[in-house]
Amino acid sequence: MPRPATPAAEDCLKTVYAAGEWSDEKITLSKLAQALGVSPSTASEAVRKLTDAGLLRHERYGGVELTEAGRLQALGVVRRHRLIETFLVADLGYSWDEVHEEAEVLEHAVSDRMLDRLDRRLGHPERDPHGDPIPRPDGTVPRPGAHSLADLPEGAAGSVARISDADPEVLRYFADLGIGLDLHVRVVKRREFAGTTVVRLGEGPGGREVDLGDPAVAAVWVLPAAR
Amino acid sequence: MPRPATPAAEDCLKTVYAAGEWSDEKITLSKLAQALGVSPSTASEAVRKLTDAGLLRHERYGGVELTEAGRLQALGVVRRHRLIETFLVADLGYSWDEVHEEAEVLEHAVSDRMLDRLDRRLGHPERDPHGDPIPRPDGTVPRPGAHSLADLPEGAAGSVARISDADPEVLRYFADLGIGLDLHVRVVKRREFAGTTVVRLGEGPGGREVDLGDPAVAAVWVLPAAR
DNA sequence: AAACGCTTTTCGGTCCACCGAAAACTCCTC
DNA sequence: GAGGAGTTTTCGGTGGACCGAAAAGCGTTT
Ligand SMILES: [Fe+2]
Ligand SMILES: [Fe+2]
Ligand SMILES: [Fe+2]
Ligand SMILES: [Fe+2]
Repeated sequence: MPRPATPAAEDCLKTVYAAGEWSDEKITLSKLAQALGVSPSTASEAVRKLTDAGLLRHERYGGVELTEAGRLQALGVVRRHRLIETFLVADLGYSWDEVHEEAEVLEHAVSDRMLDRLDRRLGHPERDPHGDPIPRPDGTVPRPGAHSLADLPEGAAGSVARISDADPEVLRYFADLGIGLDLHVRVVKRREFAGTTVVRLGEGPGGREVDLGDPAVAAVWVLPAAR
Repeated sequence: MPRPATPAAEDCLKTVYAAGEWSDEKITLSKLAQALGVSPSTASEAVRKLTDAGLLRHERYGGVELTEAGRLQALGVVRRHRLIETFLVADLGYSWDEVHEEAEVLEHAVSDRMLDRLDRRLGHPERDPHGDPIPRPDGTVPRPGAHSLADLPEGAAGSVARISDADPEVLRYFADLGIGLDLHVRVVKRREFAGTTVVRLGEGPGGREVDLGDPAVAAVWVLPAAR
């Protein structure tokens, strides 16, 4: 995975990648700008440059996509980000709501050598503290077939495979509730009108039921139980 | 220790600090520029800005010095640099010639929180892998009374307290020779004319003698043996 | 005191990341 | 098919970090 020039470019590629990771639509300029925290004009300029560099594909007034070269570079950034998050939790005692911000900065600063050392020391992990898959150096990505809890029908059950790290507050909330990776969950009842879902946590008699709001439900991804 | 704005500014302050660390003369613009790897005009501009910000003292055509505020910020950068170097060697298995470059980048990226965790995990070390003192969070600096081997008279002995990390090649050379921190050394014979010094390594019968060139001798700092 | 070499400063200019305002465009509605 | 809302692009402008050329200043030598 070659290194692009600048942190801003890396963030741009990473964001485009992230947009296509769990669904696959091209991201719009305005969403890109918003995700990057810059004005639309700035995002437009950045996209133009990366398109010229052959890392993005983009037709005027259309959505933005990674080229194959761009995808490789994005994977590099994502790999760095997620390995760093894993390291911070596993070795430095960070909690999972603290790591994202730190990784956001460090992903632009660690060398290949350091990344190798981290990877080895962590035992070549396949997912980060939030369950996001860590791209391998060869550009492949471990892909658990997870679905958002929001898309599961009533009665469906599985184990938590991923929790979106977008909002640290949500992560702290889940930690309080005892919701973490690999926890067994079941959709008990949907209350569409109220915007909440009753979810059973844990298997057997030790389980509890909680009432989760839509945003929380959408943040949880589940690997359906084999049946 | 407050954080200055930009990596370039941090590097500038750090370099001015480094210049005054083992001797105490104000650094000149040209040396500063050279150390930073930028043109004199760039260095001049940077110094002007930091002077305006109250971090440097500088009279036109004169040397450059840290103000008290500047010293605090410089100490912050140096603390980060050296703690990171220590971590890389102690925890990630780097050799001492590999760490400087990496730390050069990471020092601008780690947060206070991460620095705290590293510090705690390393047991609040007082010196880095090259023997350089690690400034404490309160702005004090552990100060071993070391002298350059180049300044010691024939017959003088002591333990290696510091080895300049300026040149990785020199570090690898020393590693090959078995020269490391706390090794007992004695100045056996100076050959000024030849630019070399005979140094005895180790105490007692297990000791060996080596012939070191002036640059190598100048890179070694010794804590004179109590006598 | 004039001249020389070196250092420092100033000056104009580049590139990058950013912004807001205004123009261009798309798409949906009436 | 004309408007209008929202999105995208273009345009002019800022500030930071850099550079090389040229001017200014300093210290020393003649
Ligand atoms: Fe993250
Ligand atoms: Fe994550
Ligand atoms: Fe260093
Ligand atoms: Fe060091």
